[in-house]
Amino acid sequence: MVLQKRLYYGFDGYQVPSIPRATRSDRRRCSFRKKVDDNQMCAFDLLATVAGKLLLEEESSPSSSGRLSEKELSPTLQVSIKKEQQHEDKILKVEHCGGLESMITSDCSVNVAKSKIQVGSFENKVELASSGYQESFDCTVVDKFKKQRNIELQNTGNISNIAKADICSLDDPTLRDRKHPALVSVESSMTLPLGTDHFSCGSFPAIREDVKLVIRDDDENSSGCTHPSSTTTKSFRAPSCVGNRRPRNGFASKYWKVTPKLKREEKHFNADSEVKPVYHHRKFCYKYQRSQRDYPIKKRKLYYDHSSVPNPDRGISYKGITSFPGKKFSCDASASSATMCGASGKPVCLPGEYGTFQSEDSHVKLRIKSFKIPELFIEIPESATVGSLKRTVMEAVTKILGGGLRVGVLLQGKKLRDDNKTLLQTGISDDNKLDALGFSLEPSGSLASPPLHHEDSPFPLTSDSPQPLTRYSPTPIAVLDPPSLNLGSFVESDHDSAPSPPDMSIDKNLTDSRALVVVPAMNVGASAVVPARKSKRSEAAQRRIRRPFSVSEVEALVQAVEKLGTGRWRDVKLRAFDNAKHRTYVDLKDKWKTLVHTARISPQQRRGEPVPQELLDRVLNAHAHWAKQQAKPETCRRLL
DNA sequence: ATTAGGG
DNA sequence: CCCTAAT
Repeated sequence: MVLQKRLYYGFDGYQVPSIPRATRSDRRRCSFRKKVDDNQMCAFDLLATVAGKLLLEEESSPSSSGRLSEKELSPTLQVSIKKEQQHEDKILKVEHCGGLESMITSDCSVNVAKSKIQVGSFENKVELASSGYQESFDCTVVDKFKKQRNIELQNTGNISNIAKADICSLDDPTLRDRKHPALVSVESSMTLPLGTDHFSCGSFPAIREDVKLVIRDDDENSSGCTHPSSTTTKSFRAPSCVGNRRPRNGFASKYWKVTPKLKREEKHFNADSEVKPVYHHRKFCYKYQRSQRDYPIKKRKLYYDHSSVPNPDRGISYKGITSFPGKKFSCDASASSATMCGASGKPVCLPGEYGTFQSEDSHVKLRIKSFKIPELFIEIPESATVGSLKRTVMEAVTKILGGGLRVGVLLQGKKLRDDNKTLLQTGISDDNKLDALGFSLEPSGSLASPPLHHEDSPFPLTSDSPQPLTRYSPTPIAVLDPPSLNLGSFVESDHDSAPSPPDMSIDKNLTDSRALVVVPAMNVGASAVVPARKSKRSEAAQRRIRRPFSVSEVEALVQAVEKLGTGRWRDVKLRAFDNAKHRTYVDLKDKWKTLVHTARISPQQRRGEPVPQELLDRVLNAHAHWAKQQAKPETCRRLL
């Protein structure tokens, strides 16, 4: 056996190829050290941005630009619109001067744009000061003993938007045992009263321990909070427990991670304290899974988004509460900036061409009852104050609004993409169709257009090379398919918005729709300092998205290792994965490690895409061979 | 920047 | 995949 192997290797190919050491620069491009996103903005920046954008859209009329509308896959806010009723509610009238969309948008701008967050000087207040007046949201826990509680967002304004949301076990005993921070999930229903803005959830019961809050729609039949306890251990299962609409394999946890820096910091603290589990692979469940229970308050961080980025502004922001747009923009600055530029006053998209609107037409009167925020996850330590909870929710909401919004119009579940059609043509004006009319606020710039090529494949020419959008779609879809996208009954009739390949090391897709927030328990109350507008930079390094090796990749790896050995990962990388930007030599080394392991365990124990036994055999052989080489420096040297 | 290992 | 120590 040994002989055979040796002969084989000795003759065939285990000769070190004369691949010149890559130059420094070459190497550099193979490295993927955490990149800092320069485009991060705090929630407030984002809000301001949206505001600006909305205003802009009001002027320049949104949409119609095919490009934008083609990517409407991340509706974040849903607006249910109803035909005018006898309420004194705000009535939106379709004016002959613009299309429905602009009308809606403009309405939004009025309400959102004019508001700017003004963090009160005391903990329980986060107020949105609108120009000229101040309104507020009232968030009240109606029944604190029920598992499903209602939170009413009563607006004191002129709009009767009373949103109800259920809070799942605010203090459910089963959750009490959780050592994790509370998880607040606002699923599709925290209504955002259009014109009111005082958010004061006054009656939240005192939060003594980490609990999970799930605020969800009343009408959401479901699921979600049926077994809160099930989420007690793995705190981040929570998300999946919440949404019943689609399987979301722990998307939250998947992308949630603590940055190295933070971890390091934490290490100095109580081992009990903890931050999230992040990996979905049990086997790879990373350390740092302590509960935050005993975590030094000051060290608790607030994360936003599933990507949960550590607070870069802590210390500057008001007591650690900061929002994180995530670092998704860096990869696609163009897209995001394009969207974001709204704040700076530049039109983002070309003014759409409004269809001919007959002024003679009878007006269609619509009433946007409320905007719903599909889903929002918040993790907050038990020791957090109510005030911080409020702020957290507020920020999460703000964040959602912050990505820049676009209005989508849906009729009977179908998205109306032709901005040039008149309401009459689309049937919107039909009385009986009004009920089927829906609006959605969608993030407008966070999604990059899906690349058509796949430079990642190490085997560009190999036919069996995985097609990016096919093979990898699962992951990105999970990301792009946040529950928030499930506009209730709405169905994205045309999924034109293909999920961008996971290739984007910086997943912009993770940005919007959802927000995962961890509130620092600390002196939130004392805070009240307007967060510094650090719209840029954040060393928040996100965990890279997981991208399982395809069989073809494995094959390439095996081949390269057979040739180069197990100690020259840089060369392996250059040789077989030079154009797979997302595979670093460390990745390759790791993969090899797992391959060896995989090859040694029984097929039944293997998971994921099965690797041909043949390859595994080669792995074992090569591994053994090179191990031997290593043992014999002389031989090795000779080979080299 | 790489390598080697532990998590 | 991440994190680190050691090169």
